[in-house]
Amino acid sequence: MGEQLVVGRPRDPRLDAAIIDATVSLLESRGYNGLSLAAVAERAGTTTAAIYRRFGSKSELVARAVFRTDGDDVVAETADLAADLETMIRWSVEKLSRPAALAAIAGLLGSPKPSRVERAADAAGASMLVIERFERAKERGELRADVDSRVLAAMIDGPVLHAVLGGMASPIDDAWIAGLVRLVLEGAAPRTPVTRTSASRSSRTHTRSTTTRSGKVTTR
Amino acid sequence: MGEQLVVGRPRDPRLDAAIIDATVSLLESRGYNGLSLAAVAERAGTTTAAIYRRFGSKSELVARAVFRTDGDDVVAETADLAADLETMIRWSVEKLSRPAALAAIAGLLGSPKPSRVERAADAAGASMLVIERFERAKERGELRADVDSRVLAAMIDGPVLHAVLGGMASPIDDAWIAGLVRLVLEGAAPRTPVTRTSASRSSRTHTRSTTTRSGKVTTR
DNA sequence: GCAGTTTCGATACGATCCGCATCGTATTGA
DNA sequence: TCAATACGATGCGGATCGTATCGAAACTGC
Repeated sequence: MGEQLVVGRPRDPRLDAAIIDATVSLLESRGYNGLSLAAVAERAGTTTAAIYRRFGSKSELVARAVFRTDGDDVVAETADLAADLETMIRWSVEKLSRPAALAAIAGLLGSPKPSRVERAADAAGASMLVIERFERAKERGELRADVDSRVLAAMIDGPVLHAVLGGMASPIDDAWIAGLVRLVLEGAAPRTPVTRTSASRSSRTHTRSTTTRSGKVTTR
Repeated sequence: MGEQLVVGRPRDPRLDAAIIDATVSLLESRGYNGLSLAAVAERAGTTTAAIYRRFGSKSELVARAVFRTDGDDVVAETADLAADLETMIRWSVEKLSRPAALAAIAGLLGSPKPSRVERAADAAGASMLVIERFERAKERGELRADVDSRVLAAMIDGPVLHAVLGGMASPIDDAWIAGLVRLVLEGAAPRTPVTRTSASRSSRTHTRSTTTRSGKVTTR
């Protein structure tokens, strides 16, 4: 892709870094809509012309500044599938929790460029990497073979996205991540043949079966 | 709240509706950033002044126009937990799949109003309703009691959000929804506890680039 | 050294948009 | 009648995006 020409004055690498840094910084403090390229240029010690030589538009600048996955994606692959998933989730959370990432997602969603949005979501959640890991786990029999890896990956990235966008109502800590992984791997239904404790059978099975068809609820 | 005064000329209700309709329509076709109040006014057959008499800002207009479904939230509650979840998911997908909803979420995320963001996310995913349903299911023993309902709800809303934001790369149909519910309830691990055949194979870690531990990435 | 090409800083410009302020007119309740 | 408000029309200040221009600087290939 973007192969640079070798003639002419080369671009100042320090400007590249300064523009990126200024973008991220201002994105955190002012949000996407409040981010002006003039401010970015001023903080980076240059002008908007230099920015437009590098990025075609504001949304592209923001996308590249925030979701620069320059190979720091990680596929954890040890013998412990759960631990690997936790590692990848923790990495995604770290990446998405940055305020700049939130602002970027918001801005990219607002611009009529669905392709960019998809790239951002993929980069943010690293769906492909998770899918890869799942496929290998299935090969080894650590996962049921009949589950859709894409649905599975959505179950990893989705909750993270949901929790991050939800304004951290419930904090994402190691316990949250462990619970998520455990749910994904084990499911939420009771273990049928399980021993566990004396809760084996029917302490109260159908005491309160309301069975109403569907309820209307007025929120707020 | 906003009680109208009873003196003076009343506002034209048809303008209210026209402004809302024009906002939703333009939001779908142009996105949040591309939405101009002048265009809304023109399509509604009025001017921006009439809009600003009703809504304090663009974001408020968008929020009220899109999330005006006050009370059509549904809690499906039959004897079939899986079917209920599928119903609620289908409803959330329907709600979120409207381009206007995406654009609105984007705009609200872009403005520095965290309260609005939370409200939007709640309205979109209907987390509270799902949590309620889960709590009742736990009471009846249909779910393990030791799972966190909030994590569980995030596993429902999250993938939906992820799939919708991902630009419909994988279409959300009934099969997708059924697979999601099945995974949540049953988990992904094989039913029979594990052969653990060649577990110790390959405890390496795939990474690209540098150490990734608290990763500062020094690329480029 | 020289030509060609590109980036640099600086500045300016057109188009657009938000939000607000008029102005004269129309419509209500008191 | 009178006060208060909404209405359409119009305009404006401030800010923004994206582009264009200009002379100077920096680099490559010859």
